[in-house]
Amino acid sequence: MSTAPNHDVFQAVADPTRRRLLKLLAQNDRALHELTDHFDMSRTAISKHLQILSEANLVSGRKSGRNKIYHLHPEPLKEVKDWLAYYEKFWENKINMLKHYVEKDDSDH
Amino acid sequence: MSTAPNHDVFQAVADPTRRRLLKLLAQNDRALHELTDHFDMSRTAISKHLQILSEANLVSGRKSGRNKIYHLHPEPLKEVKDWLAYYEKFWENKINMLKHYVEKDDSDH
DNA sequence: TAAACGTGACACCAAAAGGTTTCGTATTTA
DNA sequence: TAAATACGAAACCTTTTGGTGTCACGTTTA
Repeated sequence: MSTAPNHDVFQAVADPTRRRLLKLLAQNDRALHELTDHFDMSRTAISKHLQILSEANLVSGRKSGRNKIYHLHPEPLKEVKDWLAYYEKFWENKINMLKHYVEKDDSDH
Repeated sequence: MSTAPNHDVFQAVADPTRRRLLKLLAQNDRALHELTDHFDMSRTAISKHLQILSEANLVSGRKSGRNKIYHLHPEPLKEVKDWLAYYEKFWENKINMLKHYVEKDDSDH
């Protein structure tokens, strides 16, 4: 069974609150209540967001006493990066074409 | 006013149907009904997805006779790439550490 | 000109998303 | 031991999302 990935990484990352959570966890592991302090939102709401991130395997949580400490696992983001790579060439071509055009334009004046 | 970006690029890209649309448009411009042929979904649904992509400035549509031809604009994806760059170092570190570990493990046997 | 085609604009709908509050329970702390 | 803390789970609510079908209208085509 494992952690049924009900949510994929694209959807997990689509929400701004969840992106802020990832950024906080990139700095260091934090307990749920610490994370909650950074938002104008209930603990339950933050917990649900972490649940979604967890289903995308972007975070994990371990219990420590009465706290639950969350930890970042950025690896699944590689899927997004790989997906982007396909489109990168398109906008790079456009940038190159623009650069070429500007250079030509400069030399014409 | 311009095209009020009601949807950001992260959300636009979160839906698998919309990602498929982007991929089709990466190959060449296509009319709405051509795009629709690739999906098991109504034309109206596809049109709405294109609307969302359009609000994220990822596609544009021009009218040609009775057709509406859609075109890809991949530039906004750069925002996603920039966002990813921040996390890239994390998983690269992990990959390097793993590689190092494996190499050590190999030499130990 | 009549019929077929491609689209936009609506109205509508079910399910999912993103929140809330409440309550129970384990763990610390005073 | 009593109170405070941190959390999970459940019930609930509103808005958004992702889809449908229908109708009217301009554009082609026969």
